[in-house]
Formats: sequence, structure tokens, C-alpha cells
Amino acid sequence: MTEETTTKTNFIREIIDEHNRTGRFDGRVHTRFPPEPNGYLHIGHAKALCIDFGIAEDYGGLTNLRYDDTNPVKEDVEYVDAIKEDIHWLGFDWGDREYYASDYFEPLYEMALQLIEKGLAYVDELSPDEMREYRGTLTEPGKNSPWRERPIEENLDMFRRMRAGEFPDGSKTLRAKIDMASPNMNMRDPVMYRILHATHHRTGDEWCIYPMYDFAHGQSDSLEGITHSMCSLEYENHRPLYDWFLDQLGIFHPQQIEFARLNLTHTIMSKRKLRRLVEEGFVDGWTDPRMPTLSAMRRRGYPAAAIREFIDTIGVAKSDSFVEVELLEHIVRDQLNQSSKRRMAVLQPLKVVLTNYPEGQVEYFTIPDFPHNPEAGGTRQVPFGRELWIEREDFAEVPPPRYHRLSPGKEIRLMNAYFITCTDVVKDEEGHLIEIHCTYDPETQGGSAPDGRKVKGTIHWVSAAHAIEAEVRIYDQMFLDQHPEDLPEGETFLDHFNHDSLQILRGYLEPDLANAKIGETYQFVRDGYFTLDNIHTKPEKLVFNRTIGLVDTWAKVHKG
RNA sequence: UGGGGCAUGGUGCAAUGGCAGCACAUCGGACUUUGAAUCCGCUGAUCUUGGUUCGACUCCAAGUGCCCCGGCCA
Repeated sequence: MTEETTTKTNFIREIIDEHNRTGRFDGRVHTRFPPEPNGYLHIGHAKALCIDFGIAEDYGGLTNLRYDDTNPVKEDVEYVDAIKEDIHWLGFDWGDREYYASDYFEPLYEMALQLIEKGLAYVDELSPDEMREYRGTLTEPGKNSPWRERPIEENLDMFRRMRAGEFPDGSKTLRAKIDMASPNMNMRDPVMYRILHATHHRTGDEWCIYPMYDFAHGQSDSLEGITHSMCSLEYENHRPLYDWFLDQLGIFHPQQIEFARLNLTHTIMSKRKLRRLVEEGFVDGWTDPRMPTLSAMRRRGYPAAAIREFIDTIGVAKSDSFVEVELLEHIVRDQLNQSSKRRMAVLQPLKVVLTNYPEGQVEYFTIPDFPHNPEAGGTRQVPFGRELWIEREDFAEVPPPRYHRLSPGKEIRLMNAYFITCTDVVKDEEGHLIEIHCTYDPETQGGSAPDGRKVKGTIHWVSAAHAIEAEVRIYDQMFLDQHPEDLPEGETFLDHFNHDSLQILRGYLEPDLANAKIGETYQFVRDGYFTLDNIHTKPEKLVFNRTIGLVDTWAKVHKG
């Protein structure tokens, strides 16, 4: 309208604005997104992605993709490919700037040598247990390692021999010589290198010493000319160390800025815990539609644009927060409502026979894809016949108060077809409902009565003779608890996994759905949004995932 | 007195010394060939106590609460 919705400001943008005012980076903004390839990206990473890529884009800058692959025992190529696909899906692009911390192992090694030469790093031979003991506690200072005053030449020699593979894993480390009495534990002579005789997914067996995150990250930023290095709050305590390495090395000094990571209700964001759900079979892999991973959301039918809109809506700050998943769901529904063609599908079927409808007769109704905005889409032909499927919940033998659907003696509308009135209920010997008999009013073809009479209820239907069958998967939250990680003593998140979070149904669909395409979402009228599963769907077997249900006010009132 | 960080409706985010606002959620109503959507309306917040000021969410002081840090993980 008059003004393009101004990008909301936040504390990070204010810091960048200040840098631009003072000329700290000559007006340059260059960020990086630094995933560790040890798991799939989740919605929390989407927040980082939107911050890293979004801010750079707004300031006319660039963003590098850089894998933080400094720990070969945890990382794998399987993840690097999945990560790239997810970033592209979200709509971000790093051009040709795909980097790896492992690209910098050689320069990093040189930098370590420099620090040794300046007397700022030493080879330590304390065992892991001893090191912990020497580190002190949160309230008591640590004490210096007996190896701390080793001569520079000896450090140089030992470190070269560490690289050469002369020592076993864990026998030695290279440590920064800072301050064992620092109140910041990260400054108590942090380990820079450890010995790991492990095969790295990119460098193979070229190295047997690997830099720690703290020694690799800042210098990688510096090497790439990154100006603003955004990360989550827990790295705030690491910033003095980030700054220390850069200052001692005297190299280009980016600014680290920390923000609060995203937490969502009813799910977990810890990669370690998500991996347990995968490895212990609670879910069907990292892309199981119940997972908070981006590839799961894609598979489930969440639009990438909805995820970006969501991240934009929640904002960025430094206070720990828990966003209600309902907000994400609202935005997904909002976008899908505008883009999804309407179709009819019956998921929990009940047979209806129109006793006064001619045996063997079939007629076709032309129904718009977007009934409330017919110009927005096309139409499709929907067959109608004497026998129909309706939703089990759309009939009640004894209707509760304010029930608008079908019940004995009541007239309602079959959407876009006819008014029908229930005349009989057919049951088996045990009293189970088999089918219901209705009469239709031929005068109400198309769904309105020439005499102007109204009906309160409108239900959807599928012609039994023409219906196609499909598997339909309905999802619920993985955890019923709002905060599944906030548990009483002795319970784990696994104890609270919602085993009813996947429901598999066999539904009857209107025949046009045979033309459904993977990647397209449909609204199954009065139920929700559905998309074809990109893994289980076969030409001879359609499998639909329910992306998200429609808001169901009736269910709320009814359960009330 | 270890260090660092954060406190605004139920949730998330604004207001940068000048009328505390937006979104979601909740609740009520209108409309409806989707009990959806749409529309209208209600409820509801500045952690506490002092101070500065004509005026404080904002500045100052003290306190309280929550989060992070003792991996050769990131």
C-alpha cells in the first residue's frame, strides 16, 4: 500500500547500523551460516538462517555457507547434502561460497604455530581427568599445568610431532596460555587442538590433530572476511576467547553477536535428542513429518514461505523464549488457505444410500477449485450417484445440542449437490451402524432450494462407485506436554513421546485426486490440508499426509 | 559478592524520557454451500522497592527470579 511493511528492526540491526555509522567495516555486511554436519536442520536453524541470510541481504551483503566440521567422529557427508537441500528449499543461496572449516586446517595449524612462538600456547600432557581437576570450579580458580612453562622450542617440536602422528589419542593437547584463574572458565587455558586418529569426511586421514570449535570458528570467520558472526546465547561466554585469538594473531576481527535460539512448544530442538528418536525408532527417520526438521516440514507440506514468515513474526531478541507452536500453525494455515485447491475426501466412511435416486444413474457436478473465489482457479468434474460415502462424524443417531449435521429426520445439504433427508438407519445384529438411508430432493440440484428454504448443515461426500482409495496419515504433536524437556526427576523426554501421534487411515477420495502431484497441497474440505508423501507414494498407492487440520470450533465447543 | 546474560498480557515481539502497541492464543457475537475463511468486539502486561524528572517500560541504586559456563563437543 502506501508503505512496504518496513522490516522490523532488532538489536542486531541496530548494532550493524552503528557499525555503518562509525565505519567499522566500511559499510560492509558479510555473514555466514555455520552448521555442523551431524544432523538435519530444524526450525531452530531456520531462525539462524533467516538472520544470517536475511540481514546480509537487507544490507546488500553476502552470506557464506560454512560447515563447522572440526570433529570427524561426529560428522558425516549424509548430513552435508541434506543441509544444502534444506537451505535452498527455504529460499536462500550462498552462490559459490560453500566452505568448510576443514578447508582451513593448514592455515589454522600455522596460526597455532604462531601462538606457540609468541609464548601463548603450549603442549600439555595432562590426562582428561587431570585437566578437569586442574581447571578448578566455578567459584575456585584453577591451577597451572606442570607443562605450562615448557620452552617454546620444545612446544614447537612436540606440536609438530602431534601432527606427525607420533602420539596416541588423548595423550597430549595444545592449549592456549591465558589465565587459569579467570572467572570465565573458557579462558582457563582452553584446548586448541586434540589428537584424534579418525577419518574425516573431507580430509580423510590427512590429519590426526583437529582444532576445537573455539580455535577454528573465529579464525575461519576472519579468513573469509566475515563482518558479523551471529550465534546463539550460549556462546556469549566464548566471545572473550573469540576476541582473544583474533587479537593475539593480529588478524581481521569480525564481531560476534549472540541471540536467543528458538524453542517451540510440544517439540524438542536438541539434535542429540532428535537423533535418539530416529535411532531408537520412535519416528521414521529425520524426515518423519512429526519431526521439527525442515525436511520433515517439507514432506508434511509446510510451505517454505510460511516458515520464513513465522521466523519474521517471532522477532529476534536476547531473552530465552518459548514460542507457541500454534503461531506456526496459524501461519501455515493462512498461506495454505490461499493456495490450496479444494477437494472432497472421506476419511472415516459411512455409507449413505439415496433411496429415491435412480439405480445406476450418475451425474457430474462442475465444482470450482476455489469456491469462494472461482476466478482464482479452475474447476473439476465430480461424479455423484445413488451410493455415497460421508464422514462417520457427520451423522448422529442422537444429535447433541446444536449439532448441524445429519441425523434421523433431518435435512441437510450435500455440498454442491442436493439436500437430503435421513429416513432410516441400518444396523447389524449387534447394533452396529451399517449404513443410513436418505431421500434427496431433485429440486435442490447444486445445493440450493428454489423455494428458498434453508438448511443449517452442509457436509461433504464422495460417490462410492467412483471413489479412489488412498492411505491418509494424520499427525499429532510428538509430545502432548508444552515443554517436553521440563520434566520431573527420573523421567525422560522419551517417556513422554506421544505414541498416538501418527494415525494411518484408508480414505475414499474424489477421483480427481488421482491427478495429485507431489509438492502440491490440497484442502480436503472441512478437514484440513493434505499433500502427497514424497517417500511412500507409489504410482499404484497414494499416500497423503495431513499437513495441518482446519480450525475446528465445533470440536472445541463439543468437548468443552 | 565466581563470571556472563535476560526480565513488558497466557505466548512471542514493539514502544530507545512524552497516550504501553502488534500478532498468536482465549472468550463473546455477525456471516457462511467448509462449524474453515472473513468481519466485529471483550479480557489481559511494564519483576520488586526506592531515587532522578513536569513526565520513567526507558535513566540511577538496591533487591528478586530465570538462563548459560567446570567436553580433548559445537
